[in-house]
Amino acid sequence: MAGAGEMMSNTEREMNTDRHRGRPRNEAHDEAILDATLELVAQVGIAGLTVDAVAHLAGVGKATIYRRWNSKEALLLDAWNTCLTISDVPDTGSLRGDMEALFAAKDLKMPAETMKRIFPQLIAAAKVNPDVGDTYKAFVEQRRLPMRMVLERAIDRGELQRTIDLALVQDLLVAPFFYRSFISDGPTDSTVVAQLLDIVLAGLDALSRTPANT
Amino acid sequence: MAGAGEMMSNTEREMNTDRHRGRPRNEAHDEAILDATLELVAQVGIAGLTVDAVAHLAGVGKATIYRRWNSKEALLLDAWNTCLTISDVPDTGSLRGDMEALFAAKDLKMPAETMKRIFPQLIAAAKVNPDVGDTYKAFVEQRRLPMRMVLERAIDRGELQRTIDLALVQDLLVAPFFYRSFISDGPTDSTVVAQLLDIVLAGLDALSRTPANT
Amino acid sequence: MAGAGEMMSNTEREMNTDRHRGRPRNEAHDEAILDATLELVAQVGIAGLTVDAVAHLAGVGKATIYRRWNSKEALLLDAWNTCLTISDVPDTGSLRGDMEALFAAKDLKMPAETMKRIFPQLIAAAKVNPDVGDTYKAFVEQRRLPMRMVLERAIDRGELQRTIDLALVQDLLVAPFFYRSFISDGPTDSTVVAQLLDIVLAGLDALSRTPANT
Amino acid sequence: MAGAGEMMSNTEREMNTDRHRGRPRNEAHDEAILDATLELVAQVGIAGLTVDAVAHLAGVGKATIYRRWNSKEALLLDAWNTCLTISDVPDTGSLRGDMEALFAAKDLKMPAETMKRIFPQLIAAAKVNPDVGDTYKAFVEQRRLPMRMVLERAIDRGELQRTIDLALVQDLLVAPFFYRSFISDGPTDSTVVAQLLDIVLAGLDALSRTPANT
DNA sequence: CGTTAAGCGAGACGGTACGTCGTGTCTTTGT
DNA sequence: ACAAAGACACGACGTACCGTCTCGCTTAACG
Repeated sequence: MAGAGEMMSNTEREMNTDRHRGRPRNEAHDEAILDATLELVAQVGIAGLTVDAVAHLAGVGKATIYRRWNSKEALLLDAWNTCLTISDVPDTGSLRGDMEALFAAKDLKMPAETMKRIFPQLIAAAKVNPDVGDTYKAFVEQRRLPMRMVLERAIDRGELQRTIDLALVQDLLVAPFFYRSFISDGPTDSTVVAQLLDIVLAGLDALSRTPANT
Repeated sequence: MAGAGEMMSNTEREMNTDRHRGRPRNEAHDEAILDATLELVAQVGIAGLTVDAVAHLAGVGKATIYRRWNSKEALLLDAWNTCLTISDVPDTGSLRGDMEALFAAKDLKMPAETMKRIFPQLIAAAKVNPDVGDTYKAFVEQRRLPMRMVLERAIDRGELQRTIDLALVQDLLVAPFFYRSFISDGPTDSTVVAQLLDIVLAGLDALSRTPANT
Repeated sequence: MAGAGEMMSNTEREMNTDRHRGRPRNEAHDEAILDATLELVAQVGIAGLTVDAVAHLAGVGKATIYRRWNSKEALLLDAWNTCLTISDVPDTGSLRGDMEALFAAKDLKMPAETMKRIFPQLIAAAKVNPDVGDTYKAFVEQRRLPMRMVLERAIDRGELQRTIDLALVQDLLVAPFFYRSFISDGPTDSTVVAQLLDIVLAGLDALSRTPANT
Repeated sequence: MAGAGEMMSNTEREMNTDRHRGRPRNEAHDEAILDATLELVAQVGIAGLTVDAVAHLAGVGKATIYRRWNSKEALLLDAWNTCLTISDVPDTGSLRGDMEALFAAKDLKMPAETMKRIFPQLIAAAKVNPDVGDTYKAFVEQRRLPMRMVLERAIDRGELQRTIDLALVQDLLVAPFFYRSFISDGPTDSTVVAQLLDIVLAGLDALSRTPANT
């Protein structure tokens, strides 16, 4: 039907400087559509999401959506991308302080409860649709970066051994929160953060004193 | 809406001892339908799954499916439930040994790769559909039981403090595997199990020696 | 699928004198089923008629119906047949007297209003289903016989010319009642019968006095 | 249920002059659907009629049918309405001439054989469904109008007595044709028309000469 | 400053799947 | 064996959504 590059993201399209003839697109609609999409995904899930509902909630026509994204999946993909906000990397002087700052950071565009509903839909879609999978991987990678930097700085400070498996430590610290958010709905407040840090940091410290026997 | 006992699983129904009048349901169909469902989910994914296709592959009528499950989601849910096999609770004499036995247990009916695709679909559906959510909770609860018993036995043995937050410890041990399976696709082999146990058990041991200062 | 004679009516079956083994059929059910069928046809029409509803109204199982009739059409056919009652052929000594006696005869099993609803269903079905059509033709033929005998006797008496088109005369006398019963819902009382006989008999009489110029 | 204007016929809808927004309906589809409906009703009867078959034969989607008519019955009703063509009222100068002209008029859209199959279905449906019944009554009323005007003109001319029961005379002339068309499949050609007029007109003439003794 | 190309809301369109219901058959248990 | 109950394969029902396609506007940029 059409050549490659048919489907470009909004950011890419904005780069396009050659002026079109005719009425220009209303850029405000893009955000309205994406917001409506996320809102509805949180409410009814990806399976229950209908383009008609998105169009109605965003106050636009269905064709206006399909003019911008050529499938429901492409729309979802772009919508999920907007959930990502770059969080600052804190530097409190200690690993523990940095960690608490990271966990305390509110770096999500949507309310936490909404994210708890949206994120599993994204994970599920990523397992089935390769395109969504790619976007998902980039999303996760970017989200993990700040904590990785914090951990590397802790190594530089000497708080952690240089031989440590950084990815495992990060998963050990992060996974319980994902687990409780998405799988068991357990508590994830600051008390839990403190207990978690107690155990893991104590464990790492204890292991650094004994000869590596792994 | 979710009337009590409205939707009972097959195992529950078999318990029903009061004999029904009329032709009994062909129990063989239950398995045929569930197998066809899992087969098709693996082939075409959740989105591409149609009840008609399940009926055709299982060699039954569509009504026969809806007589047993009142929605496609309920069917998927039960299909997923068949993935669960009750794992024995090991008793090797030590917490570490029990843990390694638990993680080594191959208690899934489906290949791991298939489960990695199916499980996120279940989680996503659970966030959106209350009925699925209930079954999901029961599913998770049952899966968590063996490890909880192992941990409680460790307390009895004196390997863990009686004041410990058992749920948190369990999440700490389990979450990284869920995380790597469903979120980051990281390794989950026995080496990782060993490292994980090293850190967490060392941390718990270290904390038990110091007065609680949290 | 099966040989001829597969479908025998109840009346035929009753002739069967060889005693069956096992529990004999409850003959009372036949009537209950046929009555329920006619009742429902009058209420919801042939299109809205369901065998389940007949079974429920008759207080029998669906299989009990299919054991006696092998299709919904066969059941309807037999039900309609029970509407027919052989009416005596009156002999009052004059054509007019015989006619008035015929029209006055209440020879229908069901109330007239019910018949007005049932009969059109039968006609409609006869146009579409050849089997129903055959039964319908026999039904009509039998119903027409008494009046035909009355008319022939009138010819013998010399009240009507022997060259007359008997079928046309009969249609001329009968049709208006069918028309008003099934098509226009007009009156069909004894006054109308008298007026009708006045016109038609006077017309036939007048034509018999003039040389046939048709 | 039968809300006013809820279900308006096509002719009514065309009157609506306020321009709709959105893509207008393809008017050609209306006729294609109605034609397909009549065709199929004639072939398989009202009971065997399926909306899918209509959609397929008309070359449209099922939703396109349900967008116009909210049930299979409503569709049938409108389809039957299209069978009606307003016939001109002839004026040949004599009652007999007018009558022969009326009976000779080919004012039906469909072939006679098709109508003979369709009409009984309509009658049957009218007995059961009040909505269909109303349309049916209007249909019949409109069809009867031309002959009524012819008869009234005959009264003005003095060919018929002013005291005559007009409805009865009309039924007497019309009913035999309905009867033979729908009930007994007898002949309805011009010879029959002549014989019928001979008898009835002679009868009316004879009665007008004698004092009313009914 | 009018032409013109595109955007826009609305909604019709052919398809496809949904979940329900009825048919005619089959299979149990109860009598 | 018959009867009531109800499971079964099949297929039509009427609804909903997809992605596409007109409609009759509106809105800039170009000529």
